[in-house]
Amino acid sequence: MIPKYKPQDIESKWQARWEADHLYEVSETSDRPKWYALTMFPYTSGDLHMGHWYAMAPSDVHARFKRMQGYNVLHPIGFDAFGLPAENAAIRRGIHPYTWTIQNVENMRPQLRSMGAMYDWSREVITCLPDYYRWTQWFFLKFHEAGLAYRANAAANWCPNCQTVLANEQVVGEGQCERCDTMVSRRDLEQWFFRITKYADELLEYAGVEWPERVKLMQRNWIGKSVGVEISFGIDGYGPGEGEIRVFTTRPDTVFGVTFLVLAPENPLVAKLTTAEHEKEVQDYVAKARSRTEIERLSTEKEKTGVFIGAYAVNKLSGEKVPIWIADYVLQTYGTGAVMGVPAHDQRDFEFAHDFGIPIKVVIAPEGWSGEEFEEAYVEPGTMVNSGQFNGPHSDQGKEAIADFMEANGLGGRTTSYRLRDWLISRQRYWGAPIPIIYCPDCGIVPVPETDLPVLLPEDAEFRPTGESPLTYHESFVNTTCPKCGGPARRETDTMDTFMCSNWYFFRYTSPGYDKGPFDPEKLAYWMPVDQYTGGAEHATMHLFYARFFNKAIRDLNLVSFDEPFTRLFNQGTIVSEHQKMSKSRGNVVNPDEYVTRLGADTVRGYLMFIGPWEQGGGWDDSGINGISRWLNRAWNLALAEATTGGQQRVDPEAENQLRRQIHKTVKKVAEDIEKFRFNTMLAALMEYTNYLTKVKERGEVGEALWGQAIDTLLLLLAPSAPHLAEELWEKNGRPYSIHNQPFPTWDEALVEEESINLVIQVNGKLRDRVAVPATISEATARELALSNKRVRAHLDGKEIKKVIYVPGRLVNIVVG
RNA sequence: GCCGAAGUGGCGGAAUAGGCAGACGCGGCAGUCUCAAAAACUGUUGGGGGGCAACUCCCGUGCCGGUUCGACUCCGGCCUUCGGCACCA
Repeated sequence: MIPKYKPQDIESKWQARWEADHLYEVSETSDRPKWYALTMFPYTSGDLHMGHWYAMAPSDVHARFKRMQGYNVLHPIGFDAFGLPAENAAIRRGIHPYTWTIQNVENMRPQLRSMGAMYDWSREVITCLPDYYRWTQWFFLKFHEAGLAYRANAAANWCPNCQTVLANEQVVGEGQCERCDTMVSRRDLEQWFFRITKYADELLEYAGVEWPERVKLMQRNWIGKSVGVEISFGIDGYGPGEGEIRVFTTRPDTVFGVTFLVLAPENPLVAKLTTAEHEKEVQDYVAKARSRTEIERLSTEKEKTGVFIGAYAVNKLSGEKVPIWIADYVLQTYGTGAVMGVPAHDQRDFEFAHDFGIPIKVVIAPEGWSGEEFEEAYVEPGTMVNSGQFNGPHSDQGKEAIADFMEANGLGGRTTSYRLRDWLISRQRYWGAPIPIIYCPDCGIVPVPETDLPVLLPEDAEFRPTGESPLTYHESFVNTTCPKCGGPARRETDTMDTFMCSNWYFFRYTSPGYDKGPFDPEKLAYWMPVDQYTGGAEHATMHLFYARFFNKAIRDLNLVSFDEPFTRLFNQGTIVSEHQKMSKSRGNVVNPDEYVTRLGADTVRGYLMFIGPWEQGGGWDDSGINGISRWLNRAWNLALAEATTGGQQRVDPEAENQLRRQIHKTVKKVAEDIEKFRFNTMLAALMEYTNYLTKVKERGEVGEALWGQAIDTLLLLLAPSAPHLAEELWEKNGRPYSIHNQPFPTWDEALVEEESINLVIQVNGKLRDRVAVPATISEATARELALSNKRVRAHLDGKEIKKVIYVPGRLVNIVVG
C-alpha cells in the first residue's frame, strides 16, 4: 500500500531538518567553484504575497540547480526596510515605523521559510538597523570626500495645506495631495546630489556582462547621450559680454532656420529678460508650468502652450532677430534649459510655430523641392538652402561646416548632452538613513567623522507632517557640536533615498557581521561579482542603474576591483492582479499561505513556474493550480510503485532502448530549460516524462535496474522545483540523504538524437502528408518518396512541377504551377 | 506622450538561424469505479463542410499590406494590453 502524498506532513519536517543540518550555509573554504545567486530582496511592506513568491521561487530553483551542478552556491536573503510605506503606516495607525517594519520582518520570515528555498539565513541583512545603515552613511562620507556628493537647489512636491513635502506617489489625480486633496505646488529646497553623470559614458558600456538587450537599451535611453553643438545667441539690447542664451542642438545645420527661441519656465534668464508689459502673463504661466508633472509637460499629444516674454534674441550667424518665448515642454534639467525653434525641420517646433503664428523658414531642401510650403516638418537630411555662406552642400556636411565655423569664431562648440541627471538623494523624511553632515556657522559643511558613525535615527522623533523634515524638530538630534571647531552646530535633517540602501546590500551578504568596514575585503573578493541576479522587470532603469553607478564609484575609491556588480541578469515579469502590479498599496495582493496550507509549497512553486514564461509575468488566476497538484501526486505514486516487471514479465529490449532515450532527452531538456529560466517548458517536459513512465509501468516491459534509474532521474530532475517531495521520495526509496547534495544528471548526446523522423511532404507549402523515415534518409530517397506519395499525387494531377525544395531531416515541398 | 515588452483554441500557454500551428496543463464532454456524489483513472476536445466508414477538404496565430516555394516567426503601417518615466520600492 502506497502512503498518500501529504505535503503538510513532509514540508515543515524537511525545512526543519535542512536548517538544523545547516545544509544551505556556505563558506569561502569550499573547493567547488563559487556561484553567487542573488534575488532582489523584498521590501518590508507587509505580508509576503504571490508577487514575492513569483520572484523568489523560480530563482531558488535556478540556485538549487547550480548547487546540484557542483557549485558552491551563496543564495542569501534580507530585507529592504527603510522608506515611505513604513512612515505612512506610522502616520495612519499610530505605530512607530520601526515597530511596523520589524513586525513585517517577523511575519515575512516564516512565510519565506515555508517556501522551502535554500536561503543561507545566517547572512540575513536588514537595511534599517544601525549596524547596516552605519555603512550606508560611511559610503556617503566616502562619496563626499571624493567630490561625488554636492548640494544644490531642487524642487520638491509641496502640499501647502499639510505643510509637507510629498513623494510623487502621494500626488494623485490632477496633482492633488493624497491626504487633503489640496493642489500640490513645487518648492525649491537645498538638497544633496550624487554626481552620477560623471559615469554616464561608462554606464553605457556593459563590459563582460550578460544582460538582456532590452534592459541595456532602456538604460541607454535613460542616459540619453546625444552629441551636438551648444550655440550662443545674443540678446537684443545687450552688448557682447553682457548676456547670451546658450542652446543645445543636434542640428546645427538648421541654425539659419531659427525663427524663435524657447526658454524653460524655470530658466533664470526669464526674470531678467521679461519686459514689463508681459510680466503678469509670464508669471502666471511659470506658476502653472511648475504645477505640472514632467510627463504632462513632455506629452506631444496635448496642445502646445507658451507665452512671448517681450524680448528678442540675435542669431549671431544670420544676424536675424527672433522672439523669445517660454514653454513648458522645455525642461531646465536637460541641455541648457533653452532650445532654438526651427519649425521647418522639427515637428514640435512646427506645431508651436503654427499655433502661435511664427514664421517657418526652410533651410534644408528635400530632393526636388521647388519652394512650396511644408505640410509638416521635414526632419530628414537634404541640401543646405537659405543659409548664407553655407548654401549648397548636403546637410551632413553643412552640419560639420557650421560647427567648425562656430568653434573658430567663438559662437559655440561641439558638446555632448545627456538626458541623465545627477541623482537627488535627499528625502525630507524620517524613515531613512540620516545624512551624516553637520552645518557649522563658522566651518560650514562638515562631514561627521567616521568614528562617530552611525548617526543614529532618534526613536522619539515627530514623524507626522509638520512642514519640515521630521528630524528638524528633534532638538537633541539637531543640536550638536562641530567636529572641527567644537562650537555649536546643526545636523543635516534629511535622510537618504532608500535606493542608496539597496545599492550595496549584496556586498554586505558576503560578510554580514563584519564591523571594520562595510564588508570583509577577502570574503567580498571570493563571492563578488554576483553571478546571477534576478528580480522584477520594473527595476530595469532605477535600482539596476544606481547599483551599477555605486559599484563604479566605489571601484574608483579602491574598495572593489571589478567594474560591474552583476555578471548575469534576468528580469522576470510582473504578476498582476486586477490588471495591476500586485502591491500592498494597491490592495490587490494574493496571499500564498492558504495555497501552501491546502496544496503545499511544492505545488505553489510549480504552479508559479508553469503559468507562463517567467520573463513575461501574467495575471494571477488559480484555476490551473490543481493540475500541478495532481501531477506531483502522480509522480509520488509512480516513484513508490513496485518495480514494473517483478521478475516475471518479459523485458523488451526495444522498450528499454526507448526509455533510455526518453531519460536522456528529458535530462537535456530540463537542464537547458532551467539554465535559461524557461521553467514552464521544463515542467511540461517533466510532465511528459511522468506520463511516459506511467505507460511504461502499465506495459511492464522494462527491467528493475532501468526502472530504478528512471525513477532516480525523475526525483533528481524534480529536486530543484519540488525540493520537499523529491527529498521525501529519495529517502523512502532508500537513497542517501540529501538529494540536494546529489549531482544533477547528465545526458549522452548520442542517446538524445532521434532515430527516425517524420518527413513532412508539402505541395505549394501546404501540408499533404507525413511519412516516418530513418533520420539518415538521403535527399534522393526523400524526393522520390514525396513524388510517389499517394496523397501528393492527388494534388499534382496534371500540373507542371516547377521545383522541389528539400530541407534535410524536415520536409519536401513540391512547387507546381 | 516618451522608453521597453507582449498579443496564438473557452482559459494559461507551446512551436521562431522562416519549414507539421495548438506540446504541457486548466476547463468542457463521454466513460470506469460508486447506492450516490466527490476524488482518482481512461478516452476525447481550434472552427466549419463532406462521407455509412477507414477518411477527406476549406478556414485559422490582434488588424491592414509586403517579401518568400513556404510567415505565429522577417519588413512597413496601425490597434490593444502590461512595466518604467527620476520622491513607491
